[in-house]
Amino acid sequence: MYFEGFINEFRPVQDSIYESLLYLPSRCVPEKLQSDMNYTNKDIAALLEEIGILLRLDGANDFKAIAFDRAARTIESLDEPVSTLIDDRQVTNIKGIGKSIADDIYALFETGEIPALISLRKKVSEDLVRWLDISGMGPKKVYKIHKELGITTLEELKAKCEDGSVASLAGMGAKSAEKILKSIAWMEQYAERCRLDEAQSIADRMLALLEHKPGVKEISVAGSIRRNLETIGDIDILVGADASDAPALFETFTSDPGVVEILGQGETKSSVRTTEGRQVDLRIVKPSQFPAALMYFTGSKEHNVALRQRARDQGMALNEYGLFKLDEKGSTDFEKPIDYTSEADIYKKLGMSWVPPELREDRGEVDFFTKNEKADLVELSDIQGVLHAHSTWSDGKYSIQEMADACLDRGYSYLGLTDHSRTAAYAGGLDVGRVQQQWKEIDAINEKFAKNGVNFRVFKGIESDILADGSLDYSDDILKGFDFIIASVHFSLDMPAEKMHERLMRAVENPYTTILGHPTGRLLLKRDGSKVDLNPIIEAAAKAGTAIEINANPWRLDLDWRYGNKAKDAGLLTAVCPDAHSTEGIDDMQFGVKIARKAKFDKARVLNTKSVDEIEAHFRAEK
DNA sequence: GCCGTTTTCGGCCCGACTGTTTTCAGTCG
Repeated sequence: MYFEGFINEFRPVQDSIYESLLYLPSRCVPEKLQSDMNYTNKDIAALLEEIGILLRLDGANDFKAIAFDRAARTIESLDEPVSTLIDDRQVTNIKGIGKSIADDIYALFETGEIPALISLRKKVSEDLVRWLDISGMGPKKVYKIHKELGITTLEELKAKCEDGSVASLAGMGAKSAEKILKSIAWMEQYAERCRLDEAQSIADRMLALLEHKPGVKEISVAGSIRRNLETIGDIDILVGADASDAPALFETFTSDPGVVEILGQGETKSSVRTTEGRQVDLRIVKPSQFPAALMYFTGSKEHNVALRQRARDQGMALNEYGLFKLDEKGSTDFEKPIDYTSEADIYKKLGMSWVPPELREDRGEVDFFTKNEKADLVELSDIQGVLHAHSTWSDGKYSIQEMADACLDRGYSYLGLTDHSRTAAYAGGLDVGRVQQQWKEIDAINEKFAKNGVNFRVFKGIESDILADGSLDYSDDILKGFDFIIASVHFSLDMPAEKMHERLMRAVENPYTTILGHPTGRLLLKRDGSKVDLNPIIEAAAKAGTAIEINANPWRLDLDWRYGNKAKDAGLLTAVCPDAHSTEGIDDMQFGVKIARKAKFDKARVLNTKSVDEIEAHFRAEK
C-alpha cells in the first residue's frame, strides 16, 4: 500500500499531515511533494476545512468556523497556486483571508504544520468527527454529549443512548436517543453518498411516481443531481402544487413501496428513506413560487450565499419564495415579492443572466454570468462518435462489429476502438501480432460499411498502458500504425506524486498520445486516484495538443470537473469517453457529458463532437 | 476570523422542521 512507503519516506516532516488522513478519511489527503514544503491549494483547503470542523466541535464561535470554511473554499477554487504568494507575503490579498489565516498558511509552508491545527487535534478527539455523520447530530449536540457524558467513541455513544443517559440530558429526550441509534445503524449499513447514476435512477422513479398525479403543475429534481455532481447525498424533488393538493401528494410519496421509513413530514416538506438506503426529500411549493424554490433547492449552498449577498448589496432580499425589495431600514413585506416567472427572471433582476445548474458552485460563475449572456456548454446531442471502447479482443463483452452496430443504432458516426495494450495481461491486452490481426478485421468491417453505403467508420485505436517510466506500451513503428492512442495508467497508481507527475508529463508530451485516459484512476466512493496535482499536466497537455479524457463511466468521471477553470484557461481539449466494455456501456456517455458541462467545456473543446472527416483530420494532424 | 466609501465594531443568509420545550435551540439544506 502506498501510504506505508509514503510514511517511511517522509516521516520526519510528514506526521502532522498524515494524521489528517486518519481524521478525515473521506477527504483529500494533503501530501508534501518535496522536501522544500510545497502544498497544493487542495492540501491547504483540506487543512483549513479541518480547522473549521474542529473549531465547531470545540464549541468555538460559529462565525469563526465559517471563516475557515470560506477560506478553504476560496483557496480550493483559485486557479493559481497559493504557493506562489508565500515569498512575497501576498496571501492576504485573497478575499476572505486575513492576517490570522494567512499566518497559518505561512507557518504551514515554513514549518510543515499549523500550530492552531496541532492544538485543536490534541483537544478534539478524531472519534468525535465521525459523530457529525450521524443524521440530526450537529457540532452543538456532539459537544454537549461529549462534555456532559465524558464519552468520545461511537460505541460509547451507542451504549449511552441505550441506557438512557443521552435522553436524560437537558434539551434531549427519548426520541433524540432513538434517532441517534437508528442513524448509526443506517450509517453502518449504507455509505453516506452514492454515485450520480444510482441517485438518478431513484430520482427518475420518484418523478414518474408523482408527475401525473392530480395537482402537480410543475416538478423537477433539484439539489446536487440537478447540478450534475458526481456523488450524491440526498435526493431532492420539488413540486409546484396548490396547498390543498399537497397532503394527497405527500401520501402518495410516503406510501410508495420503495420507501422503508419516513424521516420527517411537515406541511411543505417530507423526507423518506428508500430501500436503497438513500434519503429523498420532497418539497411542495405554490406554483407561483416554483422558480424561486427550484433555484434555492438546486443550490449549491455556496452559490446561494453568493446570490443572497448580491441581493443584499442591491437592496433586496432573496429566499426560496422570491426576491424582495428592502426599505431603508432593511425590512420588507415578504407577502409581496418582486414579480418573476422563471429562474432566468430572478437572475436578470440580480443583474446577471441565467446560470446553468451544473455551474452553480461559486467557482466564478456569478462573475461570468454578470459579464456574459451564456456559456455554450457541450450537449449530449453534439457528440458524434464514441472514442474509448473495448471488444472481445481484450476485456469487452462484444465483438467489434457488435460494438460498431450499437454505436450506429445510437446515432453515432464512428467508433474509436481501444482495446488494452500488451502490458494489461489481466485484461487480455494485445501483443503486436494480435494488434496487426485486429487491424485487418477493422479494415474488413470498414470496407463492408462502405460497400453497403453506411456512413460509419471504425478507427484503429489502443488504450496503451503508461508504463512506470511514462513510456507507451509498443515501439514507435507499431504506435504509428494506430489512428489514435489513448494513454492510461493501470498499475502503480500509488507511486509518489512526484514520480506520477513525471510519468504523466512524459505520456502527454509523447507525440503518439492523442488522449490521456482517466487521469487519476479513481473509482468514486471506493478508491482514491493517484495523488498528483493535475494542473501542470493540464497545461502541458494543452500545449502539446493532447486531450485529457473525461471518462464517462459513472464510477470514474475522471477528469474531475473541479479542474474546469484551469482547463478552460489553458485551452485544454477533452474527449467524453464511455470506456465501454459492452454495448450498454456506450450509454454512459450521458454522465460524461454532464461532467464535461460542469467542467465548462464547450463543443469546440470536445474532440468527439467532430464529424468523421474532422476527427480523422485531427488524428492525422496529431501524428 | 473577516470585512468595511454610511462601519475599525458589530455584523456575518435564511426558513422549515424537530424535539424539546411552554418560546426556542439545533440541524439541515
